Amino acid sequence: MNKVILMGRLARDPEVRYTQGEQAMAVARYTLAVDRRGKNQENSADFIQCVAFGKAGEFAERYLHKGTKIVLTGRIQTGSYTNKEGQRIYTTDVVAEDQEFAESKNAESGGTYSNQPAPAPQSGNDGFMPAGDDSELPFV
Amino acid sequence: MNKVILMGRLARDPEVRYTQGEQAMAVARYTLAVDRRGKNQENSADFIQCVAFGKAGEFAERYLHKGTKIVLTGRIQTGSYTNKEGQRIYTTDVVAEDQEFAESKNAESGGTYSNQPAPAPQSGNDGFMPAGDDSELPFV
Amino acid sequence: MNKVILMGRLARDPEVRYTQGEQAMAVARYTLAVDRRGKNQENSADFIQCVAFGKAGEFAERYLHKGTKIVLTGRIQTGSYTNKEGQRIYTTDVVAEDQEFAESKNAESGGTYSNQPAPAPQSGNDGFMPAGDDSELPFV
Amino acid sequence: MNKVILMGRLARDPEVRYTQGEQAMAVARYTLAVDRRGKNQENSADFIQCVAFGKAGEFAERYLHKGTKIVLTGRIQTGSYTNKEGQRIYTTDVVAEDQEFAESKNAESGGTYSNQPAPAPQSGNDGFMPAGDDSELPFV
DNA sequence: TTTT
DNA sequence: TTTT
Repeated sequence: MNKVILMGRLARDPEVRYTQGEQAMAVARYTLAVDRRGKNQENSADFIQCVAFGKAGEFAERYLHKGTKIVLTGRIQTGSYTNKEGQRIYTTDVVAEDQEFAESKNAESGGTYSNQPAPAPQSGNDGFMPAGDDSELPFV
Repeated sequence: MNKVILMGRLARDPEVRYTQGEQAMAVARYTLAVDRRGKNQENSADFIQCVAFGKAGEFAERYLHKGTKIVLTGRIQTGSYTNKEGQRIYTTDVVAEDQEFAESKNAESGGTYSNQPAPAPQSGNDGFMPAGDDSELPFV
Repeated sequence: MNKVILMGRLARDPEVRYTQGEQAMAVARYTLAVDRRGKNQENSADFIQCVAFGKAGEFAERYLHKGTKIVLTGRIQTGSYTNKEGQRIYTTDVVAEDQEFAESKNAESGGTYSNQPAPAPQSGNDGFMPAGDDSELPFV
Repeated sequence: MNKVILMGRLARDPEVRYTQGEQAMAVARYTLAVDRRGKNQENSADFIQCVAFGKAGEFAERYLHKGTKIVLTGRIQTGSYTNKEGQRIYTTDVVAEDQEFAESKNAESGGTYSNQPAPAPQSGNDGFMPAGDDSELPFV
């Protein structure tokens, strides 16, 4: 269980790279500015590093830019590397799995994209009963 | 944005059906008992109807039973049907996308299953740099 | 653990009641229309019953109306009652704890309200060090 | 909107400090090890820095230790400070608001604590109707 | 610097 | 009984 839900605006345009090799894919990075609740205290925000891979990365590259307000779902990912001074540096990023527009700007939209699988059936009777027949109580 | 996270125990064994047709799949239903925070008030719980489709449904059938404690991630789904008295009945279920064991019972486990896609790469440098070389600062 | 996060629009104006007695409080009810991801399938939505108590209820009464787009955080609550035919009816509602505007309509806003407690300190050094002095490494 | 839900085990005992001044309070820090889904890849985990303030901090001090499995709800908080080399260092922590035991160890428990306010009424009829009378349809 |  |  590792879930993150954020609503905020991109503090900068995404930076996008493509990995090499056969399964090449987009890797987009951006910072999300998320307003804090107790806005009394100098209207501050948290500036959260986000990464989007694959389809989600392409979506970011195409539709997101500085100022775009989104609702993001993802997970926290930590890592580390050694800098040129030889110090171990620890990193914390949010991996963006879902990115949805919070403001319906009609024009700029283009929809929503994510790495999610096709949704399961969503009818009221869960596919237990033939279509057009809903006269029976579903089992509960 | 439609996310639900619940931790609780199955109040009954899952009931499992299989849909007909070519893309036949498992549909498992169960009730999750989720303890309320203010447990002072007569140790009550919420009894939440859950449905799991496909792989998640098979996982439920195989590994979950009355009393199993899980952490579930999913979404709320509403629907309706007409009962035999001709009344329109409205339903609210939680569609289980992820189901994880909360208690590591070693023996009974069998892991975790969900409809989630394969996870994106999780190395510290996000695949921007060749493996084995972490001497450069990743762009931030 | 019982968490719900929803983004959607009010499908109707909130209905508000006030409880009687000394600790009288507002109880607001509304339906939230949450678009489904696989919007290919006849642009459907889930219509989710929500209740807001106390301060959150007053906020709903004052600022929310049919069509308002919000991000809601809360929990699932189940209950039951007996109808006039003597049948036991089971209910599932989302109790709204936080309600935030998803669209910044400047004018209509009025902010955000919830039952949340005052936020804990949010400075970089967590209050371990005197203000104005950030030259020391915080313990990690 | 800034929500985090994690399930994992403390990778070390919490370190606890108390802030000075009149509104002195506990500040507990620990690392949470959260297993990744694709456990095929060398059984890795994310090691996430957490902070708990006030009551939540006291709860951590008292009941949590290395190895304890919890479900945590909170938010991401970013900050920065300047180290002795004069470099600006950026930090990302999870502020723990709720901490629940994932394994019911009966003995060691002691319950759950958080900064959450007292829960709103949770009866089926939402307090609209007098207790003992549930024969009327609640308004929907 | 990490947990089962 | 539903929203854009």
